[in-house]
Amino acid sequence: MQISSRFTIAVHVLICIEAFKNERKITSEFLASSVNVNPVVIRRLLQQLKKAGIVEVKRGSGGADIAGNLSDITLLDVYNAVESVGEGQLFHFHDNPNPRCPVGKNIHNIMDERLREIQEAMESRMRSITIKNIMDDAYQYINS
Amino acid sequence: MQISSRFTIAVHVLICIEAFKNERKITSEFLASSVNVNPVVIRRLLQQLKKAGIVEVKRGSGGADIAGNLSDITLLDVYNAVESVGEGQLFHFHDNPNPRCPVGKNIHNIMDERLREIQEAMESRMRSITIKNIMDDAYQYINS
DNA sequence: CTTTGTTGTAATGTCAAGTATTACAACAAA
DNA sequence: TTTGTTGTAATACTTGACATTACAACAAAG
Repeated sequence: MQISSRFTIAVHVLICIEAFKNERKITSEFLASSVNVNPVVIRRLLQQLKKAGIVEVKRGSGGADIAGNLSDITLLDVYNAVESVGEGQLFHFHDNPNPRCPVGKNIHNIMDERLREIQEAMESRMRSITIKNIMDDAYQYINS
Repeated sequence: MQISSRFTIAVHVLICIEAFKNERKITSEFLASSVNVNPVVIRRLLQQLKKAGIVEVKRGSGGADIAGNLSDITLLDVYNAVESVGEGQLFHFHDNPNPRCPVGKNIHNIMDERLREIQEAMESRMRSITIKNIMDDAYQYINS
């Protein structure tokens, strides 16, 4: 199973907001045309990013902007903002393992800590990459 | 989105096979009762693990066993055996970004390497944990 | 060589999540 | 008041996970 495209779309959106903020008003329609999804998908995504304090969205007059400093927003922040399922747990367990089996009874005791380590390794790496880093990469391709 | 429970079920199954191999024949029905899923789910899972060379399954007479050495089987091996979707890519992209937008056109150039790093961090951690490690943990709980 | 228990797998169904789309009220600025 | 936009509900479609039934293929024991 893969992590949903909401995450990559969110990063795409942030890049667009930053890259074109001086050229035009950043509407959900404009963002939708770059990503190639329905504008409503973008609006819902922007709401999630807004709740997380990552963007500001102007109702009525329209327009989205990034809130705060690019180097303060990590990929983990974006990930957590849009991938909110499962109470933050990357790994999914089967329900109701057999309590009368020594293994079934203890499966969480046995595995939880290991899985947490794996998730932490991934999140740690995501925490180390900021939108500033991504923009530095992006400009190399945009300006050519 | 979470990683499917096939992975945690697979580890559960391997623990059971190893823990009870001297006490009883390990049938799909027995494993299913410990995990609390339908035996057919276990049989399909065992086929995936078999294709990956992780277990041996006897047709007819019945019974599953772990193939090879416990310390040679990593969690990444198990993960790759049962989570085969998306051509091994953890992150999912939206299709057909707008080629006439400088960001849309380059979104893969911009992001692919970063995402690969994140996935590598996670896989590297999974590679460092073997079924032997898991069994050492397991016995502490099973024998008490 | 028939019985018994098991695996391998197809067929089918259910459910949840992702994603697309339409519609429209709420809103801000011209 | 007009215009363009956001916020959000409602609805539908599709896909994948997971469950379940059924049965052929098979191996070993009697």
